[in-house]
Amino acid sequence: MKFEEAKQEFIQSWGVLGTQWGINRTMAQIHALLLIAPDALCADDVMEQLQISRGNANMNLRELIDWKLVNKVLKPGERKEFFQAEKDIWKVAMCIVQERKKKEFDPLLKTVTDLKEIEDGGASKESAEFLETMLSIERFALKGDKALTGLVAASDNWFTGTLLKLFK
Amino acid sequence: MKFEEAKQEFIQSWGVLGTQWGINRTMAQIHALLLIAPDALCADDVMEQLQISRGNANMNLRELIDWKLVNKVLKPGERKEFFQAEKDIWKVAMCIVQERKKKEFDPLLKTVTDLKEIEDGGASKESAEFLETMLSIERFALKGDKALTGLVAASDNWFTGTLLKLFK
DNA sequence: TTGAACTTTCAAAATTTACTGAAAGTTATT
DNA sequence: AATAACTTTCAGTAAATTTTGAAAGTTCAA
Repeated sequence: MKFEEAKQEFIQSWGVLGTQWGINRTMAQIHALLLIAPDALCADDVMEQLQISRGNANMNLRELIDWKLVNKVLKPGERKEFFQAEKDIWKVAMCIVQERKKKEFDPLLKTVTDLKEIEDGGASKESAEFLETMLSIERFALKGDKALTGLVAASDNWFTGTLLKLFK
Repeated sequence: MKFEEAKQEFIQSWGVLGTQWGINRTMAQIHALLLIAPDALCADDVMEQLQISRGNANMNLRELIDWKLVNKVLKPGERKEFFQAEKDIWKVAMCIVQERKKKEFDPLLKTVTDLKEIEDGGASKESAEFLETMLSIERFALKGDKALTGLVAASDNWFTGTLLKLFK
């Protein structure tokens, strides 16, 4: 297999993985492109390599920056912006975990907690089962919350070499 | 808040969570409906409560059964099928983890492993960086694979009360 | 073997989501 | 202040996904 083929296949696969997880295909493809780029790329590089419009490239690059998966790099003497991906896959995973927890998991936990406050507090068979479900989701979510928070904290500490702080 | 409102909001929220994770909104809503149902529901119940067509209900119920999140129940004396969700949230989570690992994570690992076999084995700066990326994704994925497999095995053993088997 | 009760399939329609490209906005340079 | 280099926005369009509903398929009882 030639390098170019492999590159295209990786970008393709990363894009498919993205869509399967509710992430815009193009955003995932740009991420793939930057992950394997030895040097930071500019918007035109991304547009050309993925054959996408300026607007599309710009929007998805911003989104990747929001997720902290990509950094803006300014080269001395150059007007335009360059983009560089976080290359450490473990850090990438932690970014994604944190982001999704914040955007999707936390709101769900809040909703479920609120939904326990129904007027008829389990008087009917239906509302009793409902409360039961809300409670078990809440219990599970709280454990998950702690586990993820702990995981992210442990990783951060591992990276900064300050694992000891955890035991203070 | 009235029970009916809370019920609708839960179904709604579970549906949104689904779409955010690349799962069909209706499939997630049916799942929500069954999670809070005290008794198994039939296709017509689902159609009526969610205001969806028979085809849609049928397809998404099959999909939920594929995922092992829902079981078909046959009531004596009744021709039609009833559907019942797995209620234990931990089991639900493990089902989803297993399913997604199998459908999305494993294929990616295979792809990435294959993509290391490029003709020019890192001769250019570009292909060297590419190989580096493939390797680090592979290393990460293998660890993730082990962690998830272990997690699922531990859960299964916890449920069947045979935790000891792990140490044989 | 007929028909009633129910399930499955799938082409076409509806809906949702993503993309384009041109215009407006910004920033730096002369 | 005018221009050049670049980025952002967003209305309109295109593409992908989801849904419908009617026809075909299945199963069982009489």
